[in-house]
This record gives sequence, C-alpha cells and structure tokens, in this order.
Amino acid sequence: MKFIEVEDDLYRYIASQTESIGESASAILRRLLELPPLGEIRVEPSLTADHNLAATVVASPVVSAIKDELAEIKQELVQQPTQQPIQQLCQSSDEFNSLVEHPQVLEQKASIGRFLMILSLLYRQQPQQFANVLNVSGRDRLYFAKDEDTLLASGPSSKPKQIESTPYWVVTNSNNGMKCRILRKALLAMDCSGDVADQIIEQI
Amino acid sequence: MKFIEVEDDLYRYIASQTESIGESASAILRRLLELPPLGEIRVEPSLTADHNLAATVVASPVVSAIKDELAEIKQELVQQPTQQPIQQLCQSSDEFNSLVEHPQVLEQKASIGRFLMILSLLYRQQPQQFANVLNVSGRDRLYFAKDEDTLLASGPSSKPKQIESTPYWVVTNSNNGMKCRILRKALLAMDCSGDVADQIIEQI
DNA sequence: GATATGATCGTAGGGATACTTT
DNA sequence: ACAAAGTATCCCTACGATCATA
Repeated sequence: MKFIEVEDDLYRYIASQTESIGESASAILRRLLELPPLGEIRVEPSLTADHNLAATVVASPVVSAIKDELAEIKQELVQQPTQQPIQQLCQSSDEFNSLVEHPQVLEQKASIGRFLMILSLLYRQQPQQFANVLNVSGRDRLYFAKDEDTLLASGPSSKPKQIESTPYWVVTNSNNGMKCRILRKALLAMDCSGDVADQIIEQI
Repeated sequence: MKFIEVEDDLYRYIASQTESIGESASAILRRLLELPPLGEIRVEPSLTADHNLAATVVASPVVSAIKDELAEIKQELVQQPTQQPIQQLCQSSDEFNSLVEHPQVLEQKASIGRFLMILSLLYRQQPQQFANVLNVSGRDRLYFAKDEDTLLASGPSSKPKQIESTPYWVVTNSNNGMKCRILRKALLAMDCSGDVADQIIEQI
C-alpha cells in the first residue's frame, strides 16, 4: 500500500465521488480512471493517459445518448446547482464485497484488529441491519451486545470490546478459528452470501 | 494537503502518467481526471454523472468536441476566488511539516508505532538525507544502523527493529521521553528546524 | 545534586492450547 | 466413544514505566 499527497480541494473532489459507503480511495480512483477493479495494472509507459482511456472505446451510437446526458447536466446547472442527489443505494452484495481486502483491515497487525475493523466497517455500511448481530451467540455466551456488562454477565472472561465508532460490543477472548465463526455468523445474519462471507473471514 | 492510500499497482499507474519531471501526484491526477490545474474545486454532487460520461467517451472527433464542452462545464463549476500564487516551495520544510498530524502516524495505537512510522515516512521523503541519522547515537549505544547486529553489538537489550520499507534499523527499548529525544536528534540531523521537530515529536 | 542514558521487569493484549459441552 | 463446537485458562510477546547507572 502506498500513499500519495493531494491538495485539499482535489481530496474533497475524490471523496465526493464515493459511490458506496466506506469505499476506499483506491476504489474511487480506479473507477474514475476507468482502471480494472482488482489485480495488477499493467503499466505501459509509452501510452498516454488518453490512450488508456480510449482503450475502453465505445461505439459512436452512444454519442447521442451522451449528448442527451449533457443537456440534462446543463439543465441541472441552470435549475438547482446545489440540489443534493438521492444517495444511490448500492446493493448489499457490493457493500459486503468492499470488505474483502479492505485497506483498513489489511493494515491491522493482529487478527483481533482485523476482526474489529471488519465489524466497524460493517456497521458503517449498514447501521440498522447491523442490529441482527445481536441474535448471534454461542452455547452459553452472548457474542454481541450494546453494552459491556451484558456480555460480561453471560461470560465473565469474554473480554468484551467496543466496536470502534459503533454502539456495539463484541466478545474478544477467542482463538482465530472462533473469530472466524463468530464473524461468519454475523455476516450471514446481515444477509451476506456464504461465499462472500468466506472471502471476508479469510482475512482474519 | 491530505493523504490518500492507494494500492501498489494503482500507485505505479499514476506515477507512470508523469509528464514532467518532479510532477506532483495532484498535478497528475488533475490531468487524468480533467480537472483544473489550480485552485478550489467546488464539489458539486449533483453532477457526479458527468465523470462517468467523460470516461466512456471515445477518442473520435465528434467526441472530443463533446469533451471540450464538458470541460467548459467543469470550468463553470470551478471557483477560483483568490488567484493564489503557485506554491512551489515544496522544499524540505514542507516535507517535515507533512509529518505533523500525519494520518498514518495518528492511526498507530502505541507510541512505538508512531515512532517507527514517522521514521518510515521520513525515509520515504528523503532517502538519501536519511543517512544522516546514522550519526545519531547515545552515550554508549548506537540508535540507528543498517542492520540488526550492529545495534545489538552496541546495546544488547536495545530491541532493534527495522524501520518499515527502509534498509535502516532503530533502537526500540526506551521510554517515551527517550523516543522523543532520539527522534528529535534524527530530525535535526536531517536539517529539520527545531520548531517543526518539536511539533513532530509531540505526536509520540 | 541534577541530568542523560541504559536496561530490567511489571503489565496488558493477544491468541494458542487445554478443557468442557453437545 | 468420537468429533466438533464452545469456553476460558494461561503462556508469550511487546510495550514502556521505572529503576539503575554514568
């Protein structure tokens, strides 16, 4: 992972292009630059940026559609330039997918950090759906709750921790296998597909 | 200035789009994204569609005309209230300043992490100047070296650690006060001003 | 003394292992 | 009896305050 310095207004511009909640800078830039979403970009120094963009060439019939869109844009400009667009709701599957190889997860040194970060991002993406995790529990221990004491009451040595930037707490004293099982249950409770859940817990 | 994280291949792609020597990431991105070179970009969420439009445009004469029109619209959206002079001062002082409240430093949980991250960023910014830190040492212990054994030889319990993404190692077994003193010496050795150095070590 | 430096060692977090239950 | 899942003890490491030394 690298980082690059950008001027403040450029930063805000990039941030404003976020299409799904919690989207990383890389994902946004890849979309804006029309680059492949994953894997190795083959750097071809002899080509200019325009060439690369032109690589995804579209046939001319599209042009008239583009013109129409242009007209719409102008219309909007004239009418209500400050109007907020309706937040485009993207499907859950995309949101779950964004948790695979998420930079904020990858940068955690320990598995407990990745575990907590994934949960935090999950909440950020779907705060209301996240409540479903309250139904996820073990044999005689709760795994999730909205306060520390509830968890301690059901399992005194569960080492509850608050999930950053959320009102939820989660059990922490477990090996990695158990972390995966807990996380998987939580993901399924939020209607994540089994396949994607498996990819996500792979990161633990 | 802000910092954004990008994946390695994306970073290389952006770097490969450099058109003039020493060009900043911002300048490259502005060109690639067809944004104005300077000043405040007014973020206009209702027009997010226009980028996708531009991205799907083909490299044909008709389309380039449309592109021009698009560029004009974008220009309209841009405010340049104060024609700021080009901030070409990107010299050392700026580079040191960027280490103050740096996001990658702030996200570290422990002081040792912040300590190591600052050093890592320092190296990234000035790899050759960084060699000066080899002159920074304690009474009878070395603080920096290019390998573990050299440090261990001068202080067997110094717990040397490699500074991430650099060929340098640094002593780790010290309290926070000592970490600050070591870091300050290192900064000064690299010609950082005392004031800025103080701000930087404040983060430890 | 007072200050700077070195390194021991107490503490807490993390998670493998061992134990328990189904 | 065996396997698999769940629980929690407890070992290990890292951090860094504190104590020892110059």
